[in-house]
Amino acid sequence: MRARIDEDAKGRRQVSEACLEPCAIERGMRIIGGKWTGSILWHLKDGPVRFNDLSRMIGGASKKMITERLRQLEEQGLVRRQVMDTSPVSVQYSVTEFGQTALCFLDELRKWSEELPQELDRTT
Amino acid sequence: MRARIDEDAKGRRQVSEACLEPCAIERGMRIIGGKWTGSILWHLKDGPVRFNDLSRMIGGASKKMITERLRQLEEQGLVRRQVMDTSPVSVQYSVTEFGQTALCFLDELRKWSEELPQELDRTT
DNA sequence: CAGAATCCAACCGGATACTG
DNA sequence: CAGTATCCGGTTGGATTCTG
Repeated sequence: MRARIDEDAKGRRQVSEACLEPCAIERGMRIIGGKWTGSILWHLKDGPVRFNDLSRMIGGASKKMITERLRQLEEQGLVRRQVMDTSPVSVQYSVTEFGQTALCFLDELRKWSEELPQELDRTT
Repeated sequence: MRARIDEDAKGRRQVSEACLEPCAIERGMRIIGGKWTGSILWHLKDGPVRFNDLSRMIGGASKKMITERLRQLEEQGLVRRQVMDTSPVSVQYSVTEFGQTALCFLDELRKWSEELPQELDRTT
């Protein structure tokens, strides 16, 4: 399928693929493309992780960010939050079944990213 | 591989996977996760597209944004810019060979996004 | 056609301090 | 431990106008 830029009988250009409601790619990106969102999901992939551990795993992110993103992921049903009744209290985060479905392309992304030339690293 | 939260001989918790330099996922996201970046790349995948056509395809984005992201993608070597010597001047954008390597991931993302429940659509 | 320039409000996100 | 609250500077990105 080409990008569908056609010309009509009179040679006028037409773009038939206009998507005023953002296309799938964009909608998806707004869910897992936020700052730290992908990393969080990725670090939860092997099983439940506690808040502070997660926070340590993702060195660059502040607790505020981790919390904010976790809440968002929870609301969207990608992540599950479980409070363990211990003392001091412990909270575990894990990926839901729905969240799992995102992991396959995150893995694609990871593979791609690992091949990136260093000069692209804008680690501002 | 589990998330590698271990306990040492004395039972102290250790997180061995700390990544102070952001992990691959995050680095990748900062390249193709920007607003409109994915969409742009995606709409170029079937061949060269002219600036205004691209702009029309991605309804929600302003020209300013399109330009900005295209410059960025060009600088990173994902997109090629070619000025056609016509009058009025016409400019074509296309995906470079390097850019192509990102498309498989974007396709995975697209497939995932198309299955998303509508209630997640925060089309703010 | 393909942008560049300017303005400006809104949001983002880091730092820091505090809490049950 | 697992957050919440507040402050605040920097960036983002939309709207609009102008140009070769």
